[in-house]
Amino acid sequence: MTTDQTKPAGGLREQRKARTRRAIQEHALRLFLTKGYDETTVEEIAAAAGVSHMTFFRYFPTKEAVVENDDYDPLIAELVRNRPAGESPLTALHAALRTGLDAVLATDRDAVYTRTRLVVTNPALRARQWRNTATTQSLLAQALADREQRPVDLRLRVIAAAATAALITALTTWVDGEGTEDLRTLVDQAFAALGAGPST
Amino acid sequence: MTTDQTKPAGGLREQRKARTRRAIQEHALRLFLTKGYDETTVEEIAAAAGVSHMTFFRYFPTKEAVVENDDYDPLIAELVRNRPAGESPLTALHAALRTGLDAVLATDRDAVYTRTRLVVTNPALRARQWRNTATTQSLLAQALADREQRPVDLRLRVIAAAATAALITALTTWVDGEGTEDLRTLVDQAFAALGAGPST
DNA sequence: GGACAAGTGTTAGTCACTAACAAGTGTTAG
DNA sequence: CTAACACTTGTTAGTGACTAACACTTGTCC
Repeated sequence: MTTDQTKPAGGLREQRKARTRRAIQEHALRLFLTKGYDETTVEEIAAAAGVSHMTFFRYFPTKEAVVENDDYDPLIAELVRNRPAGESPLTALHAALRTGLDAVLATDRDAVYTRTRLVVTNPALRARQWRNTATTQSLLAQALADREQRPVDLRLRVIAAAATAALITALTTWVDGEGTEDLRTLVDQAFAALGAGPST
Repeated sequence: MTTDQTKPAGGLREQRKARTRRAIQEHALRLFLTKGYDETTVEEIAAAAGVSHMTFFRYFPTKEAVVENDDYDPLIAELVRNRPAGESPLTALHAALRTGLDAVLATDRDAVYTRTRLVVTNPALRARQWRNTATTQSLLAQALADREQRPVDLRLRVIAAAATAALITALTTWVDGEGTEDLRTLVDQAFAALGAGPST
């Protein structure tokens, strides 16, 4: 499933749609970075991209959505499922996140940093991200459950939530340090703080 | 509690303000529960409380704010600071939360449940709550740091974030079970899942 | 080449939220 | 007791995110 080659092939219409979508997103990010998120109206973004504001909303459900990454969650969930059965849930999540992170940072580091900074510094975007976090946690808990072939329970949900919290804390620290620190090290430290548990 | 006799004494104006504020909040919650949050407009709430929509916003900065609890965070932070120095950060947070929770549940259980259900089931309110969570985490991390007389670092931030995540997971589970389960037990289980750390 | 469907713009509207000003009411000094 | 005042409120007008309805254009497919 997915890899939807069946219907929307390389038709002219599809090409235009993809181009429009990209144009909206690029102009939006450019404007957000120059003028600030709150100071940029959807109307401006639409105008810059050469479309009406209705078209904007046909491509993105909300103004916030234009900043979101998506697609990361399923990737991580798959990585989790493929971790060896011997690993503890937390270690499996850590390893999966590290693997995914390494791949992303290797290619898109600057883009990821810019976007993360936008989200971390803006309250509205932050809230939106947290909102999506609930979905991420469910996916991760389910992946953990699948891996152990048992149903999702409170324990797995808590571990997934804690791991997500650790990741976000690392990301926030990354942005606070203006990107000078190594994100992977920060993530490792964050998970170490979790793994140490109640010890000193 | 707090009977703030110092400044805003029993002036007629203060009484009216307090009454208006309570009226707005009560009508708002009533309408949210009967019609649903999204289906209730600020105008309706204001009308039900016998004020204009401007007055509503003078008492509450946003429509979401009318559901918030506030005041809990500082209380918990204080409880954390008072935990014995020998305890691990996570244990201190757990104990402090349990203490605060016991007090709140003893008096306001039903109100807390109703409000929590509202927040957990509505996306907009959920997002708002998560947004406030960032503040909570900072406060908790600071309280932990104060307790150990050292600066806030990544480790303490992660632990505070994880504890908050555990609490929210417990609250969500509570609502999912329609309040039949004991919240304090759920919180204990959630923290146990954290404390176990990477073990099986 | 023509019918159909998909994508878009225009217009008008709702709702959360804000700014400015005018009017009413509690407070307080004389 | 009353007049100046400070505070609270309502009204009006406006912005910006987001939606619904309809007409128009333009790929697509036979």
